[in-house]
Amino acid sequence: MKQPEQQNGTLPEPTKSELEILQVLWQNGPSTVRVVNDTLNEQLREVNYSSTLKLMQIMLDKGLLKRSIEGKNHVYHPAEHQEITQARVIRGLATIAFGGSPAFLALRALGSGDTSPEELEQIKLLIQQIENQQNK
Amino acid sequence: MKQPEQQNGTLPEPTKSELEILQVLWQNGPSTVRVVNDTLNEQLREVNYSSTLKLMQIMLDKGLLKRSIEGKNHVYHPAEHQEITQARVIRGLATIAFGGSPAFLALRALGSGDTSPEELEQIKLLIQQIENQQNK
DNA sequence: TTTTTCGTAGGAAAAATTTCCTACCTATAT
DNA sequence: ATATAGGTAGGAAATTTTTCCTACGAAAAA
Repeated sequence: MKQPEQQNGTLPEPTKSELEILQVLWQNGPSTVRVVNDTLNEQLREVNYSSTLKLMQIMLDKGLLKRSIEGKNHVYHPAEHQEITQARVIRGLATIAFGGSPAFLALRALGSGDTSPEELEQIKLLIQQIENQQNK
Repeated sequence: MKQPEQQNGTLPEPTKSELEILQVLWQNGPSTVRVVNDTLNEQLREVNYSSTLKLMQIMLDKGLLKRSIEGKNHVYHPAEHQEITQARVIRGLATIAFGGSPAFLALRALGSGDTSPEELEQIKLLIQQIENQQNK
């Protein structure tokens, strides 16, 4: 394996498969490849163990993941906080498909699914906060 | 070129470059390859004319675009409405990176950018509508 | 008429992403 | 001690996505 990390400070936007893996790590916390792979197979789709391993090694290389040794196994965790990565992904998508506007993307996301009352409350709360920020 | 259209009824999720093209068509309305390409170069990034042409032909093939002949030129337009395509893309992203929840994706989108007061109003309005729907 | 310009089509190549085979190492079970 | 199970590493292949070169045809300019 080559040197872990990227030249410039910013991490690259994860690919789709990489996002799937990050999602598992966000959900489960630091995990072994085995656990990530099992979770993917249960929750998302069939993937071969060595594919997941390979991908996680690549992500380590890119600096998207970090790992530590626990006994004989490697335990991986995201290098960045979930919010940061998700925000980057959203900005990317907004740029190419929502005229650059995350707000418009949000609008579409709300309109396009079954949003539960609880989720709506959460969003209203967030809007409150943003408005308070703006009126300062 | 092969037969335009897909076997099963649903269109595939557009790739990133394909989304860029759709975005231009949504913005400008039905357009020639030339116009799409120029717009991409102005607004997004440098792309070669024949790359854009090729991509649009592929999209025609996949059924993502349709076209008509205007004089000697081909004029392309999205096969599907913007909302539908955007919703599909959002569901895809939500599945792989937001625990399957478009609402959580929306939350993150709002939190992760500079959302203008006007946009907030629009979103509050939409929330109102959804709540009315739910309380029926 | 000849040349230039602007368009489409097709194919191939390049690049990026994803998958999986094989080797090898170590702990555990037989 | 030997076999088995489960792990990592590396490489290569397969697939998908993106780019671009070349040929060809028709309109417009010279």
